[in-house]
Amino acid sequence: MTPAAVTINDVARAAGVSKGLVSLALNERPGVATETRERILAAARELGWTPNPSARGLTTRRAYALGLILRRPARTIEVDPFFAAFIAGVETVLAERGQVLVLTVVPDPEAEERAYTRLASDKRVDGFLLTDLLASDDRIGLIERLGSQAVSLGEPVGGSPFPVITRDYDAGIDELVAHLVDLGHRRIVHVSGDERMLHGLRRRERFDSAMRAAGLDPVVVATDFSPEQGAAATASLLDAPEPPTAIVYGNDPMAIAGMGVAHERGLRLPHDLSITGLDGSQIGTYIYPSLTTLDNDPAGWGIAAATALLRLVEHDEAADVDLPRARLVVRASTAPPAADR
Amino acid sequence: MTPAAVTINDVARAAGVSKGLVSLALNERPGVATETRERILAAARELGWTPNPSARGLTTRRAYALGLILRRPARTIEVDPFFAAFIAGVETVLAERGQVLVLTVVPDPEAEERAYTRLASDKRVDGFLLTDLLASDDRIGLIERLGSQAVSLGEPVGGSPFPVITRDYDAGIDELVAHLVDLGHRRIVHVSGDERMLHGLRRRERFDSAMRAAGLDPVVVATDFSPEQGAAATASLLDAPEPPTAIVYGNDPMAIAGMGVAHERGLRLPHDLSITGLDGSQIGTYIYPSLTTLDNDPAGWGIAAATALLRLVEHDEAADVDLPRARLVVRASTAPPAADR
DNA sequence: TTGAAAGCGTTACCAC
DNA sequence: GTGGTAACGCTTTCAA
Repeated sequence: MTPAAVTINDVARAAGVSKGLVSLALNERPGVATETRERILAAARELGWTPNPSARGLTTRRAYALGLILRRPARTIEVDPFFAAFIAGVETVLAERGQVLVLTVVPDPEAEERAYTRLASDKRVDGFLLTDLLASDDRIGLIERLGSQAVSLGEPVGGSPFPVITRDYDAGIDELVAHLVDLGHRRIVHVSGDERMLHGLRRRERFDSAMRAAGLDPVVVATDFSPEQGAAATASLLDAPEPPTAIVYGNDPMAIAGMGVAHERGLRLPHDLSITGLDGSQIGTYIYPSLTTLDNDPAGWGIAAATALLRLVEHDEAADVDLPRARLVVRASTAPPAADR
Repeated sequence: MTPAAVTINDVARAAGVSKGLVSLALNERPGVATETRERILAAARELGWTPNPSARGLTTRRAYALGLILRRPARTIEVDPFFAAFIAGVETVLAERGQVLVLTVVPDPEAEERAYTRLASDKRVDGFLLTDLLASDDRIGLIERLGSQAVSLGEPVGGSPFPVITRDYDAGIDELVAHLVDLGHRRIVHVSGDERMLHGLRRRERFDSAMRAAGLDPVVVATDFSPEQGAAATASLLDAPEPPTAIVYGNDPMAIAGMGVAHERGLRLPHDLSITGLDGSQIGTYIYPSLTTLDNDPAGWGIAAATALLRLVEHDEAADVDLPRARLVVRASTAPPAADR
């Protein structure tokens, strides 16, 4: 029932050589006569042989797999739209190299540490894709201690021995704030995400400086990136004596939840309140009014991160990558403020 | 730099036995004196040894991993809210057994077949979690031919040699339709998902019969589950001479997009139009009006599926599971139809 | 350039 | 009940 399960020995026999030679040929090592190599590769192709990663890993000490560990409180289990496309991007580079992604979702920091430890010490992955970087993140040190490798999305505060993938998001935020100011907004509030997370903090800081540059006073309400807290923040902002005329949310799900609150109070969007997300999402195109946001190209992050990590793992080359700047996507949720407010 | 990398030999030496005995003790096999076993386990614990899955898999022919392959057109890359929680559910059972999830996202059927083939023949996974079952699904046969195993979410049309996880969703749909009928709706339309997918088809069929049972004429518009097509279907429905007073969408993202279209046309929800999703999502709670839907407990599916698959792989026991029926979640997006329409 | 053999960490078989 | 030893599929080293 189980199909042939062809091994290196079958190939060696078919090509009339020793299995050692097959290995050399497959891995493009020197020391194999061109003609012999061709014969071996032909036999391998014919038999449909691909090396068994477990056996291979036993000697090479490679897992031919990368790890992604996502920490989500059970409550926020509905993952950010960022990750689906990010993973798809990672996949495109892994698939063509015969490697694989090991995905783990954990509820809390303890489980997270166990997950990193287990994946690394069982040699189940060759390295980790570090996302949702914290301002103070123990994972860098942990991974070093475990003798594994990584790349991080964003630049860790204390520096990192591992490659860093970055994108100029700051310029996008400047552009976004300028867009709102140009429309005539003055009371612009940022409902930021979790500021213990580096990207949350960066966005908030840049919002601050962009506002100050425009001669405006930055007001920020911090949340945890969940739609729930996005909604709560919106409610209290709208209850204030001088409510904002525009709100910049730390991600699209919060912006959508914020719109819900605004609608509920009978505000006409975007005239009574302009709203923007950050990070882009497909659903943002289809809600009403469609959401102005900053595109973040998650697939691009995935491709860059996987490529850099593989390069580190396979060739021990550590190269940082800076992705093209984020693009402002103006849709229907931003407009000049109503005159009467 | 790389930490100790303790092997079975270290444990054997520490416990003063042969490595064969260590293996027996660890795997709870008979033939080890109780006292000896304790000594071995103590030594293993002390040294922090866990068996290397690659080495282990070489002889046991197990990967100690399960595979999940998601096919998404690049356009729809933003995965259904179902999957995050589903994966988290799978994780909870895998983690405590020292196993792992290999996740692959592919863009088209060809890449999908390659992915199954590669994961199976490289022995990278011991079985697959089959989601998004098609009415005519080649994957069952493919996996059989590959000599691998699987469980499916939903019952394949031609039957399946593998365990099947089901949930009584039909009763939920009956309840949902009854809810709308009780509110006074007569022109109820179902914007169904991809009817080549089994769950899409099932839901549509049950909608039909529930409507007929209520003496109403079922009207259905089929889509591909994407918010884009959900929006398009809504637009054409609202343009009709006798627009529906209630729309049941095949999933929450489509319902949200449908709401966008309705808002855009100035309809007051839910009075001018009642809307429901299916499958539940966190964001549905926070949009306006909050979305009536059928909860599907994705984490429950994940737990059941992983448990059943592991049981099949490890003990060769195939047991189907029928999960508790889906629960109607009534929120603010459904109300009696306005008198004037 | 090639073949033979050792070794990777584990399990499984088979004498003792 | 216990402990060598072969075997798993592959890479790598060493001779030839």
